[in-house]
Amino acid sequence: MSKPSIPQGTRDFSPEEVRKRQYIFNTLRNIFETYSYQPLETPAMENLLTLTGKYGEEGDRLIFKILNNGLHEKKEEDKGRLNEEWGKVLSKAYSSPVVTERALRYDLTIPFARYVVMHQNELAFPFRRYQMQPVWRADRPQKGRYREFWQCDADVVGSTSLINEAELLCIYQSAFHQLGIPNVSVKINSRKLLAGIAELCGTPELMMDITIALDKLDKIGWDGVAKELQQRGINDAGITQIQKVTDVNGNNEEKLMALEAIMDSSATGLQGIAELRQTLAYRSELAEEQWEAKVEVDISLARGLNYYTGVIVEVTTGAVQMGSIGGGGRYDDLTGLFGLKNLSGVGVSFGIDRIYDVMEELQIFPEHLATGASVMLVNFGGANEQYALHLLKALRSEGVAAELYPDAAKFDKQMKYANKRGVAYVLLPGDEEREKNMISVKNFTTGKQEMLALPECINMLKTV
RNA sequence: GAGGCUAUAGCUCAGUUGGUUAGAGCAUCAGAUUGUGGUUCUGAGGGUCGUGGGUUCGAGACCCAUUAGCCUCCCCA
Repeated sequence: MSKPSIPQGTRDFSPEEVRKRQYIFNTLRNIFETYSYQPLETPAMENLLTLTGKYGEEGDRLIFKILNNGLHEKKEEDKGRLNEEWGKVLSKAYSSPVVTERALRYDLTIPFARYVVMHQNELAFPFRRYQMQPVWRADRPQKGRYREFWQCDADVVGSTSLINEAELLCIYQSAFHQLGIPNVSVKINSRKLLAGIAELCGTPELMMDITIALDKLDKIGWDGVAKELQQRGINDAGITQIQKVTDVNGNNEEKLMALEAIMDSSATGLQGIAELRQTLAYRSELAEEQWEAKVEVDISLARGLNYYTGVIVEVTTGAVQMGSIGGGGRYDDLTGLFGLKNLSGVGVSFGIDRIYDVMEELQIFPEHLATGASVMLVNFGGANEQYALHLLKALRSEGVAAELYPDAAKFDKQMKYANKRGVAYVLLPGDEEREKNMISVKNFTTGKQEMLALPECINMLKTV
């Protein structure tokens, strides 16, 4: 028999880990609800055609495809076709509906767009939804990168107002404030600004190449970026222009003013700057004083997903070596891919697995998550077991989480179980207690024990 | 798709230039202790040394292949 294992890039979550994860989910859910977003869930699998072509070439490669069922039952006349397509699938990155009609969800945004198009007549626009579900990517796992991970998204579709962008920035700030993650930076940029840069270089068609190179600025430095720009076909004059842009510094308004001067000749670029300025103005109306997360304009922020068209954001923390822990942006024509035109959307995503890893590394989960306040009743058997069951029922009906050791095992075995289980109180319903109609309560943290009347005991446990 | 590191008990890992019967800690089980857990003490069980081949009188160790995991680049949450 082989050792049991789980697929690469997936994880089991122990009770303690689940509690910590739920703490993050609950925090985010409360914020989403406070900002009046509505919950939505979509299937784990989508039709492959819904997903392909939405995430760029690299994205297509990373979609987890599901092998069609019933392939071996095909009619004779279909088998030739199947063999042909199967051969293609095996020989290169290729997918065919004949072999794979379905795929696992790659993110939450495209399924959301698909949902909006399918239910456009029932929805009240602007439609605000949040969604917390796992997604799958056939990527090579490494630190902070999993093949199955959860995203928590908030999107609003059907409104071009920059108030939406501002609210989403507030959601980020509020969330990382509540979770207590230090040194958080919400970087903000605009695809329109990037398009403006490409215009300045005289090569608007190379916008993607320019942004991909720019995105590496903090990793490989300006010299590296310049080299990459050259390789991607930007001329020297263009590279000089781009350097002027990356040299811009100061606070957000100073950066925007400097960029405005450089972008003077690009209407698109100027529009991007105006949008950023308005977004930041709305944000400062809505933001609370105590939120520490910085919101900063960063011209080198690119983001790979190719459906973004306006403001783009990405969240990082300097406290831990980790990729981005959130990202999002404006997509003007997302639903257009599914036939519904003129519907603009904007959204953000939280990478909760990375947030978990960051919080775990910094040890900033609240302590009460680990220590449950549960109660265990020792089982002394016979009439005492009856007595214990009666008390167990009374505790639960009062909302006290309690369990009875199910077997009349040796006393020290039951105590050892209670200790390992981490219960807060052990109740001892034995002969003496039963005869007096009382109960001995042992506080497992302090070791102190006292005998109480039943109502007194229940009241005491209700308040802990 | 490209590169690096690792694989020995349930877990974390020792194991000397290749040498007798492969060890430790933790965990598990039993006992000291049948109404008092955590600490302590005693004992027990548990291994095809990832898999296949090769070198050798002899391989956990050396060589080749293979599989899996971790990490880096690419890209991303």
